[in-house]
Amino acid sequence: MPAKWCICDTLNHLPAPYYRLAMTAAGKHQVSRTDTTRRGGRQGGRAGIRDVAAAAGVSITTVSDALNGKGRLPDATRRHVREVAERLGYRPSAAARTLRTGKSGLIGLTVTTYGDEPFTFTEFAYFAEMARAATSAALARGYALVILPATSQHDVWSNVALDGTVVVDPSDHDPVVTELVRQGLPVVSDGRPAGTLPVTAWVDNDHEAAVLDLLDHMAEAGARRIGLLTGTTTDTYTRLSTTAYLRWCERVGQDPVYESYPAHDPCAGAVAADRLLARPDRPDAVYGLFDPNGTDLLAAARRYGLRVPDDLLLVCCSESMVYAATEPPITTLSLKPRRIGTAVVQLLIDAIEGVETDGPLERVIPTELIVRTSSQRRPPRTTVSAPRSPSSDRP
Amino acid sequence: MPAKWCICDTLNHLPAPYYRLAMTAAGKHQVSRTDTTRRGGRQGGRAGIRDVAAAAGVSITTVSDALNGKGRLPDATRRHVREVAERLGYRPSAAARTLRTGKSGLIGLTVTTYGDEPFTFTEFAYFAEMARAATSAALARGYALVILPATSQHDVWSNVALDGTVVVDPSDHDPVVTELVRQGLPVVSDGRPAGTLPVTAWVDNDHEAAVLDLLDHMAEAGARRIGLLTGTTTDTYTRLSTTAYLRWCERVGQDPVYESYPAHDPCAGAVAADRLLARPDRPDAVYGLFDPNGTDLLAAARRYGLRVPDDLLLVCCSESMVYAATEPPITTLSLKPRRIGTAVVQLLIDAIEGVETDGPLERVIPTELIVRTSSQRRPPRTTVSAPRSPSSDRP
DNA sequence: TGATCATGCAGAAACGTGCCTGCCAAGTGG
DNA sequence: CCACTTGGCAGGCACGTTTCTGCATGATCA
Repeated sequence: MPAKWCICDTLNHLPAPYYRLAMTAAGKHQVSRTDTTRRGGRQGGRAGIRDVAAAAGVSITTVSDALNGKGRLPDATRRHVREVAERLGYRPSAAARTLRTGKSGLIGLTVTTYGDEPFTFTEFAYFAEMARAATSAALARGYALVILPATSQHDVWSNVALDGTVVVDPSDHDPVVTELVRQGLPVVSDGRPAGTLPVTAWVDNDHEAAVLDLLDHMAEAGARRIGLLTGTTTDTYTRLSTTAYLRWCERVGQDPVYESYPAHDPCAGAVAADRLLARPDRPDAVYGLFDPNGTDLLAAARRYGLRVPDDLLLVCCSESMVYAATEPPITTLSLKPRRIGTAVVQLLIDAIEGVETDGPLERVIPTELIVRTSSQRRPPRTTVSAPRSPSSDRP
Repeated sequence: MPAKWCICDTLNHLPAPYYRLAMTAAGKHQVSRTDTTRRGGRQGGRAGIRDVAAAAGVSITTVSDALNGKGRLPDATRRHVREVAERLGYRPSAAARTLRTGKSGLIGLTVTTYGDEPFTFTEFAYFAEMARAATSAALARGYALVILPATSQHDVWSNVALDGTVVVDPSDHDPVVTELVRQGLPVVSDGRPAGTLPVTAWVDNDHEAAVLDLLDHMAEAGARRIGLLTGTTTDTYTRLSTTAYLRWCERVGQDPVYESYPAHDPCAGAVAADRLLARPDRPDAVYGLFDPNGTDLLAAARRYGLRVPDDLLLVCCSESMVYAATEPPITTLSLKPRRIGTAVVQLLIDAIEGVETDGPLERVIPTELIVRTSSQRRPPRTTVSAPRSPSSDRP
């Protein structure tokens, strides 16, 4: 007889405690159900809220109230129920709770996919750092992150109940974003949305100011002709940074010198770096927009016999610590992905839980230029006389 | 009159089509419900399966069968229902489906946490690569990954309905793993489980063989005394690699020369590399167990005026591409995290969907030694005569 | 012609919670 | 003594699916 408690006509043969259990656990409306076969049949093994109610001799409502801290219950009952639940190893069903409350505690994090399989996951340390901070911030507030592809893999998106989504660098009229907004879910983007994308909020750096500042820094260090290593991709970061470079060139009256390559190709960067330094109008300083550009440019400089920073100033945008240990150490621009990931998640959870804010909420995170040897010339007083042979300027 | 269909006593006043809708959509058991206020009251705005059934003039069952490709339906009905569902923008509720079917399509991925906040997310490129491959493999089979902390943050774990979990390098008697197994969920670990941890399956490299092979490679390249840069952590990878090193030393009759440091401290690695090269019994070859050790050792070698590979052979375990572009390029041992991430997810989903396998299933992924300049001495035939001054050998 | 069978669908029972409603008893003021 | 509050709990509906069961209807066959 595996059934701990039953209700059939043998009820009055049971001793008093069992009788009470049966009375409180199963109301008259449940008599028609075959409770014995369901629970008694050892199905799944997980204890439900009904089992807790039966074991504690109270109703389902009381168990729910006791565990969730609601209702009007004396502390004695509350403790008793909690203890019984603990003893049975009761875990509330997340699916049932989600269905009932409408909140799942899950927030999506889109990863952009190049081509079919791969993701910009570790391509650049930026995303890894950002995702790490986002995960941490979400967990601190009781949410978990779900990694989802930015493509409209429809089945996967609709198979998971999300409370909101973080999108990384959404494209112009992102179908995923519009679909999510249509469903009434808040969407916060890393990177300001292009066009009229209806995001709830967004977080970004001031990329133009960062590039202008950085170019000024290199010019101050003695750069005469600054080159750019950029991407063929059309995302906002690349676009804003490149136009800022072109604006700066126009302002100081320098001809733009840049090479662009598909940023998702791990090998194309080194080739483009080579192209840039092989040009007849070779720059004497280069800013690389993407993470691996620093090492690529350094290797290319060695191949051409250029000393860094004496013959070539180098700055790249990266979050990687390796640039502190290269020879020489390379100046990097940090976009502060941790702060961005944290801010994005905070804004999203605020939108999920909090009041409706009118209009998109924006937050700009300051960048940080970590100045190392590669962008610092020897003290300029030596440059005043004749350090770089003028013959190289007029051949 | 916002209600598209109603059931009250005005039913027989409706024209024929509406009558059919009302009849098929709402059975007699639903008359007592206030359907009009629920759906008609514009609540949430999302269309449910009932709305689709009503709009298509069929029953809920037919809608479910038509959309899921089950049941015996003529293609005409199937197409009609699909079209109506599309027109209404119907998306099935993931929570309800999960509750009913017991499968959520979500699998957990644990990230180990050092201290409070941070995770081993980008600490070493290994995890990022592995997580990327795991995400990709999961999505290809219709699952999504949920990032969860390895600590027993109890609320977060029980608030998400998982079908299974991937654990990375579980500790000896991991409470999370035992809890998950107790709930009947499959658990697959990256890294062979220590002790009697009851995982469903595991994937790992043959770390001992890899280290022995690698040390042989260095000895073959002329190393007389090989040092080790290792960690104070007690995880399986560190333990197996270190004992393999010690066994190798014993076999070839060399005194072990190693320094260990807390691997989660981003600065301690450089300090330990310095310590290792400052020892009186300075090694002429070093293997670094962790990702950043290569650049740290290279920087330390420069500080001590040691040329690589002439005075010091270097190998480190890393997945980073930067070691192809350093000066000189550094030989790395790759643990093939992509293959591991893919294998782990495949095994897990097989366990979720497939038949029960008896006993833990194990899969060993081969490692790859990417030989670069840092572990190759000049061609040995030159060494036969007198390329390196013999004075350095007998001072 | 009646029995059998495949077809095309509708009814309704779950899945496990949360919470609204409401009943009963005990105290409390008039 | 009665209305009235208040504490302490039980009943039961609803969340939105999936799926088992079963009822018609026409076709086929003995």
